Amino acid sequence: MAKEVIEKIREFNRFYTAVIGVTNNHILQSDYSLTEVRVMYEAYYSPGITARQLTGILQVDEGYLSRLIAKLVKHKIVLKKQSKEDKRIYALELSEKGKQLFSELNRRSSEAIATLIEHLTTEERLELVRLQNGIKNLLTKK
Amino acid sequence: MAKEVIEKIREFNRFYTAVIGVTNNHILQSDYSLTEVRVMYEAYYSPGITARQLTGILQVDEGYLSRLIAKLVKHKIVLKKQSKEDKRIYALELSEKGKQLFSELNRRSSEAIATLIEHLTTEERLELVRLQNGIKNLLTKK
DNA sequence: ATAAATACTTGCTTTAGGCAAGTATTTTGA
DNA sequence: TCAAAATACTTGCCTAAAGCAAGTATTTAT
Repeated sequence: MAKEVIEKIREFNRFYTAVIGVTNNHILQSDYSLTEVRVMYEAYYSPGITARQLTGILQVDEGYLSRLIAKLVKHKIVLKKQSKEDKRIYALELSEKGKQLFSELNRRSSEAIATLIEHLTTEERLELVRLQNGIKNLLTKK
Repeated sequence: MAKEVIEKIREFNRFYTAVIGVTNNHILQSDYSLTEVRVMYEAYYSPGITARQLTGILQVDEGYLSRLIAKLVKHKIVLKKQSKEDKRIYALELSEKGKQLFSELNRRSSEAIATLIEHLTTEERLELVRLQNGIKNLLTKK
């Protein structure tokens, strides 16, 4: 396997780790951890999702997740409804307050990205997206 | 600011966060934390670096870093030499053992990347690197 | 010569997150 | 059909990561 190719990919990964760090900074300034925000994200885009499914997606311990969800429920950010068909299962979704918080976090994240690309022309921004899509296509192909 | 562009960049960031997670997995299987390995990285590529400089680069608390360095010194991975000109300062570098460990971690990281791109042709791999360089150039320009 | 600044250390605390045992419920197989 | 196994979640206990703030030693500036 070509050694320089791997080394260059690793270098890009280091570079992009820093980029992601900057754009994730808004979360560190909220009262919630990255994992908690990821739960909000999933609850927002997949309302009705269960703790079980989340452990698979987020790759975190179910005990930890249970407590984490309990916290979000206590803060009235997440709603937890017991399933009628299977009482072991709880459907999760964002409350109105949760949706507001989530959109505020999104707004701040977008701001961080806007800052990142503020010095680029419209053409360059489109080029950036094009390059990113190319990477995603290569790495998810097959 | 074009909303879809930002949304697409955020989507790519989520995607690439997962990619980096997979390729960083090798570190989680070592006896050292991500931050500890980052210290090794800096000590390897910038021998003589100080704790002070590292707090800036790694963005971690200086107290935490102090203990972390003490651990690496205790494990004989990092060497710490007090500066003669300014006794408050200590120059850090990797010991032979540290270099060996670091190269072992590098080897495993490379393996993870190799797996990531194993189904790509040589052409596609070069294309991937080209795309990544394009992104880096755009985001660091000016 | 002393006050302020700098580099690092140390005590204390919080938070993230894992492991394993426990409870309630549902599914399965003799 | 009903006991055993499986599933979904909870809880107690623990460790590691990391921050904050006060402390020490040294250097720099007034």
